[in-house]
Amino acid sequence: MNAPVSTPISAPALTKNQSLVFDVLDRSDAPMSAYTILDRLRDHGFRAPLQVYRALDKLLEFGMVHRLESLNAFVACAHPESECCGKGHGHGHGTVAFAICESCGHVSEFHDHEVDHRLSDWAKTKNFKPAKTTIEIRGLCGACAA
Amino acid sequence: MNAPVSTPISAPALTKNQSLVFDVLDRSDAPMSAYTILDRLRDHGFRAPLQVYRALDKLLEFGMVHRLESLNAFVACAHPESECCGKGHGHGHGTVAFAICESCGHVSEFHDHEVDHRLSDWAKTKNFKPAKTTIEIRGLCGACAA
DNA sequence: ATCAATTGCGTTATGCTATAACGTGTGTCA
DNA sequence: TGACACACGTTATAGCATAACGCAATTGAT
Repeated sequence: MNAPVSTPISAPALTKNQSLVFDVLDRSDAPMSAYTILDRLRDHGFRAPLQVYRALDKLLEFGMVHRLESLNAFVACAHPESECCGKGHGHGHGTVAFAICESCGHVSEFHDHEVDHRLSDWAKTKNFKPAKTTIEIRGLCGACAA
Repeated sequence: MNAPVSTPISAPALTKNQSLVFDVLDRSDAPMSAYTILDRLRDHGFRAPLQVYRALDKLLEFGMVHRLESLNAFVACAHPESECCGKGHGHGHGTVAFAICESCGHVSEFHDHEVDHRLSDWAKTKNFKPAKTTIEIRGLCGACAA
């Protein structure tokens, strides 16, 4: 009884743990650490960090969740659900960037082809093969800077 | 006897601990975690993580060291020593990007004005005030990909 | 000179983030 | 039906980072 169960909307059918973790992230308006997620899910039977990390690994693989490296935290992908970050198949077609407000915690996800292009140009000339690119801007959002 | 001592070449005179930490990083050809630095410096009297973290905080502030967020590790700034990343005064004039080889650990530091420009344009239109920007490309360097 | 403020330092303890290693149950399919 | 893959649960441990205390030295204003 541990196999993936079809879910109403999401792309690859998620297992119970995966849905629980995703829902918590999706409902949050700020990034969450694995341990915070764990605490939110104690009532649903979660007892250990690995339960969270294993679900997160899959969700990251599916492109449904992003990891914010500068925060050691996770957010649900902001793109509605179409052509996000290279869902099922492989490499994806673009790198996502994040603007993280250090005051309210809000995160904006965006994409810029030109930035992508410049970075992969650099890689080409250096013969570097990119696997994953991280772009994170920390600062103050419009509301908090005012 | 804990005050900064003039050092041969570096910019703001470093204290003993700061020089020790910087030298270890500068001699390394791969990023090092704070705890690895600590181990390298046991023979020089280092006993606790805080001794390393406090030195790193200052070196980061001076712009002599960078933190790699996706690795939880640190590298000496690659720019020779002139007009690096906004040394003493303040904001610096540019964001530095890193290409990190996941095979050999080598890190290339570079800078791209156009990328900078695109990102700060985005920030302007969103009224976001950037404080610090992280750009890290993980993959395989030319030598390792061959 | 001297006192207050600042900064660096050392130590102990603690907290947060992440993974290793083990075993169980279940669905797939040759 | 037996090998395999995968999700899961649990315990233990590894790795990264900071809080809170107190002392020593330097600076600089009075």
